[in-house]
Amino acid sequence: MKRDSRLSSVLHALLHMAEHEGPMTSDALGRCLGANPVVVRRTMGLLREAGLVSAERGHSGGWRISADLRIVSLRHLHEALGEPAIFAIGNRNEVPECLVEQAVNAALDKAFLEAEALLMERFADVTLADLAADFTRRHAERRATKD
Amino acid sequence: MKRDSRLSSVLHALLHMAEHEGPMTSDALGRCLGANPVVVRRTMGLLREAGLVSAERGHSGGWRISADLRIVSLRHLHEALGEPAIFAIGNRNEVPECLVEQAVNAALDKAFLEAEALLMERFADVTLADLAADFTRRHAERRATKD
DNA sequence: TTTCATGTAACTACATATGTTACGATTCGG
DNA sequence: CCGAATCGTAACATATGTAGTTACATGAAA
Ligand code: FES
Ligand code: FES
Repeated sequence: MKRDSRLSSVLHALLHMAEHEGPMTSDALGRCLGANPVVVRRTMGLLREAGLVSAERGHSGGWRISADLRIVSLRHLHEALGEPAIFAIGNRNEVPECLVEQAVNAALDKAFLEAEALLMERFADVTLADLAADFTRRHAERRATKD
Repeated sequence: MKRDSRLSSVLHALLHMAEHEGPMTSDALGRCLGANPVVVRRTMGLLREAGLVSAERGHSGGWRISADLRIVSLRHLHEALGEPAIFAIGNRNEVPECLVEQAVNAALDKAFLEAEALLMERFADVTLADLAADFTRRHAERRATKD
């Protein structure tokens, strides 16, 4: 099954934008991510609808972050992307007649809901500012290693 | 993304087998689950390789449970199925050069690993015997409601 | 007015799960 | 022993969802 990598993509894009002066074009972001510029527009468009970024058309246009990096969490981004399905595993039949299958579904659903709740908690805990700081730390580490 | 429903399927099948005298054929299980008998064989074959069920060919053959219901947990079944990918969301690039992407991946991986660990813990806690008991409870409840 | 950029629709390419067909191998009942 | 029942497995078909691509309209700046 092909995994949805949009959360990873927009995070990468947003952090590059945060480090960058002025707007970045879909083309530049696409080259950065190794993705198609139309796909970038498609995905960033969802963030725009959520008010997290803004786009300007025409000469020297592109994408800009329009939210506070300290506020925007992974959870906000996940929601902006439409809360895509998290799990690649699911029940065969969501509304079974059979009591056996109902018992199975109840057990699986319980476990998956708990895992999802934990994941959302962790997502809410991590902001773009946190990731930017982590990047800065890694950058300093690399320079220290090289010297 | 199309979700993998094999865990749900084998649980349903195993519980029906547990309630059933003698072996059950792939055909019978397929009718029960609403699945193709070849798919049943394909999936149950993985459980056979893990020693959880046995198959007999020929007249009055079929599938039998060959393990203790109190021992076999959801986790055992997940492992028997080859530990398929749990998440439908992933990193765009698993081995990135870019430090920004490394920081992003690290944060996402941490959250997903924690969620996966919790899920595996819950899976390990639920045995086939537990599910069979839950089925019995639901069965009694339905009869009580009908009376 | 030309060029650069987003916005969007429509189609293609690809991956993966499941379904289907076909046939061989094995076991049992008569 | 023969034939029906059943698993084992390969090969192919179908369905679904993500990402890529092409095409063109819209808008803004030089
Ligand atoms: S891809 Fe992150 S550096 Fe351009
Ligand atoms: S499908 Fe569970 S009762 Fe047959």
